[in-house]
Amino acid sequence: MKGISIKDIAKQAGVSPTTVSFVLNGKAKEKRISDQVSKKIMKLAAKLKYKPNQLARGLRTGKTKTIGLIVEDIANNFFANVAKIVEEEADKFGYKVLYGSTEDNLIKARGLLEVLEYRQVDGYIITPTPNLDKEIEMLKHARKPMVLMDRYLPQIPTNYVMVNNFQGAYDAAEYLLKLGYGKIALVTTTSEQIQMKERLNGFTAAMKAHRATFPRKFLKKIPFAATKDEAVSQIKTFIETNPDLDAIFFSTNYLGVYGIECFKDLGIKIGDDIAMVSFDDHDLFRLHTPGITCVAQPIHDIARNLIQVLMAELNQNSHQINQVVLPATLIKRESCKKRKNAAV
Amino acid sequence: MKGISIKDIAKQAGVSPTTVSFVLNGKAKEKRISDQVSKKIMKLAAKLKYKPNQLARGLRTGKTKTIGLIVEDIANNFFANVAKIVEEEADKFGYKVLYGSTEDNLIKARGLLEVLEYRQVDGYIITPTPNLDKEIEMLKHARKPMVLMDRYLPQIPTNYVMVNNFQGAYDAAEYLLKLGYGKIALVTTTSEQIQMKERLNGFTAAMKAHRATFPRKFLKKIPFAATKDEAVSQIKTFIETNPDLDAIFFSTNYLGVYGIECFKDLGIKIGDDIAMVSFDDHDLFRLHTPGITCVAQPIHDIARNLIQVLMAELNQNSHQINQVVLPATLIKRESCKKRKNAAV
DNA sequence: CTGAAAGCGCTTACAG
DNA sequence: CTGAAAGCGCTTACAG
Repeated sequence: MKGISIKDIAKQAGVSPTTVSFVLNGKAKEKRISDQVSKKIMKLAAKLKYKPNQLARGLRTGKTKTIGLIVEDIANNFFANVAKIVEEEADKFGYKVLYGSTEDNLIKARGLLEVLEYRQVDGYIITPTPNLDKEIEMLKHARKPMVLMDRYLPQIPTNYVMVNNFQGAYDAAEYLLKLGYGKIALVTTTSEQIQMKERLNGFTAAMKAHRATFPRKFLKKIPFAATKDEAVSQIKTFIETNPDLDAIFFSTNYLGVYGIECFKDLGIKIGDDIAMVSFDDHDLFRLHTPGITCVAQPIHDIARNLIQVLMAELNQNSHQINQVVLPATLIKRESCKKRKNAAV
Repeated sequence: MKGISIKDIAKQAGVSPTTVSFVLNGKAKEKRISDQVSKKIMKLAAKLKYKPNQLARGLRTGKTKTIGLIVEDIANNFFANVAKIVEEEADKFGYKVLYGSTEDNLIKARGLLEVLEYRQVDGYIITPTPNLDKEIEMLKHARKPMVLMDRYLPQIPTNYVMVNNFQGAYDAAEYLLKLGYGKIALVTTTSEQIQMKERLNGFTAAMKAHRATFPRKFLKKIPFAATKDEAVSQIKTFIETNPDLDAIFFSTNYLGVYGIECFKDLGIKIGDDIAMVSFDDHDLFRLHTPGITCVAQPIHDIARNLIQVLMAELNQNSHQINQVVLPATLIKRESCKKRKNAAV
């Protein structure tokens, strides 16, 4: 099953492999190959369905036209959607995508980075796990084209593309307050990562700005490593021990999904008994009865910007750092209602 | 940023690249390299963090240790979940995954196959689109390791891994009948693909076996190419023009999701006003109130079998054809209730 | 027990 | 206007 090589074309055209290579790489003009020869080669290549061997080319040029995409969990709605568009956008530039999921686990992330290096990817799109600093630093030092997504490492200046987590959480909290809710809990993860901190900060900033109280007991942190059952049970206990809550903000889509499950199990009616908002949109939030108000990320924009920034690095050695922060959108649904004492 | 090559190790160890290659490929014994030399090389390789250049190796051996995964839509729950496990399983064998989404579009599928060939993948996992016969035939003829998933092409004997679509649909229809539902509609796609046919066949076989009537007007086919809005509007019209329906079976997860949206918009209470079952499980089905009864696919098993079959092809030239059909599981939730006239 | 050499399929600096 | 040759980093048949 040998393919057609440049040599085969050269032989049939009666020219050298060099000439064929020039023509096929669009350097005919530059190398002043005659139109006649040029055309003959093009025709032959088309006829023989010549496909350049990417391995050979890569070995020679050092470029594989492949980018590595490291996400937290490819089965998660948000990452799957970003990955899909990343792949489409990359394709427009002739790049293919190798991907992997870290589960937010440092060891897995290291393993993935090693494999990608091994595979000679030209550039990286990385959702960093905690403590990945050293590895990111090394990539940066090696001047590898790289963009971080969903979060960044505050200690290391790098390219990144993110949603405005602070603003998203702020808007959600403010919205709840304006509707008249006063005892609002935040359910988030124990993660110390920047995106989670920002959501917490945005939330508390809104509370402060509106002079609302946010007692420590209204903040619940669930370990990322907790299994689904553990997380659900912790959230249930939290809800049961705080019966006076009138609203809960969940800081990620999966926590929001768990939250719905908790309310369902506990027989609590969302919207009537308690209000809820979640970060990230999800089919479930849209189609749930009642619909779940959420802070949606601009998935298309995120993916497009990721590729744009990466391509800029890949093509010119732009050593300028690109940090893109995109606005979050509050999508209002029936899980939050105007209360009698509403301000607005 | 040059990496460490076999030459560097050879130089430092004072041996030839050949010897280094033998040792690093575990052929020390076979080639009768002295233990002393062998150990020295291993140590050196570890110390220098030698990583074989996969391109060079691939160019020489013709193997890239990469498999191509073609799905219908990586952002779809089912495919994203399969993809994730495929990636994990492939990793265990040292393989990486290149993926792409066809949107069930022949042109896109051709493009993807071309890129994968170009990239020299060692094997293929393919969700075939309609009319992809010629391309599959060519891969088969070229003896490329290949497994089909989710569906197969009846005219071409190939490896495949699938859920038992007939049984899944049969069980769902039978379940509805036993609960006492009598006017059951099937909402499916216009696709003539085998998995859809089988679901239709399973459904009608159950109706027949139980002597239930299934008038033509209770069968609604939605074009796969329809946008979400178009599909939702068609389903709505269908529901409105058939007010006597007491249950609907949706033949894919996305149709089920649309169905929920329709019921919601029309103010129809699932479970009370009408029963529903969908093929495929989904967070939304699990957490919806009421929960949606569904026919779940064994995602882990599917992914594991895909890799297993592919690896068998890749490693020995097993020219035996593997066709794996895995059982579907009916998950009962509150969207279907026992009716007064129930048989059981 | 070990090594020199060819070759995988390209690209490109150099030469004419 | 075109080509011979080197080299990317490996593997492996051949030789000793």
